[in-house]
Amino acid sequence: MNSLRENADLLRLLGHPTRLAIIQRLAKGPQCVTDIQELLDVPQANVSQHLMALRSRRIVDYCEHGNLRCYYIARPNLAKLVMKFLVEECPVVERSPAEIKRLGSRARPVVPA
Amino acid sequence: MNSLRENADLLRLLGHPTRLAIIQRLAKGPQCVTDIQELLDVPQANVSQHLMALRSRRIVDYCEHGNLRCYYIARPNLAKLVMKFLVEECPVVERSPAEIKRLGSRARPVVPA
DNA sequence: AAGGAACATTCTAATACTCGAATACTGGAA
DNA sequence: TTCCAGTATTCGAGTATTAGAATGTTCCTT
Repeated sequence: MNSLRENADLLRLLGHPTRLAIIQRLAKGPQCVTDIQELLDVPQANVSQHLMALRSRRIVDYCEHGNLRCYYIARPNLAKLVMKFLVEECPVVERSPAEIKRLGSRARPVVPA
Repeated sequence: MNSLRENADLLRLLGHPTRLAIIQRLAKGPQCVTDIQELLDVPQANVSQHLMALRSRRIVDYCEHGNLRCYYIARPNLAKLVMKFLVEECPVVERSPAEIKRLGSRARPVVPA
């Protein structure tokens, strides 16, 4: 059970198209930096920056293999949630004013001094 | 099926502690601004700003009732995902270097000109 | 009408984020 | 050794986000 602050930080970290694309890719299996870079068509340094950001929260991690760094998803549950988020339909549901009115009136009834 | 860009924007929008707290509250039922403000102990103007941000993506909406504005979750599926995210445990899963190595070597085998 | 409660809007300063450019580091092949 | 592929780091400028202060609007009550 994390604080809202921590969860918010995590969501904000996830909220970048390149980082989402990286997660999407790594969800299919480990991959080295150059391959990620070519897949996303983003400069290598920038990929590294985003990988560092993702690593800072342990969303991804890597293994060294020669001079390759094979990145992989370090928190599968989190990646799964993200994938679900990417796919999920979240349509707007209209609610009748009457229904809202019934539930949502002022809680504190103007307490005098 | 939205673009990564749109999804990233949405995640970034969700990635703020006050906005998460608002969503958390509204997930329990509609509520007017002053009640939200008192619950969160955040200045009213700031609450309004965050509500406006959430409304810009139709995450919340409101009904007018006198001079009250009863805000409510406009996309229940989305709110449900957010709540799940707040609760979910996403532990780091260690992977053996051998396992990663097996899967993650270089895809392009250095094609010469 | 007049006043106040409820809420929104605008502006601003501070802070945070992002990217590109340049450069550094490292291991393996030659 | 030397060189190169693969990757990381640092820095700076441009941009976006945020909170607070101040003020505006609207509706209700009296």
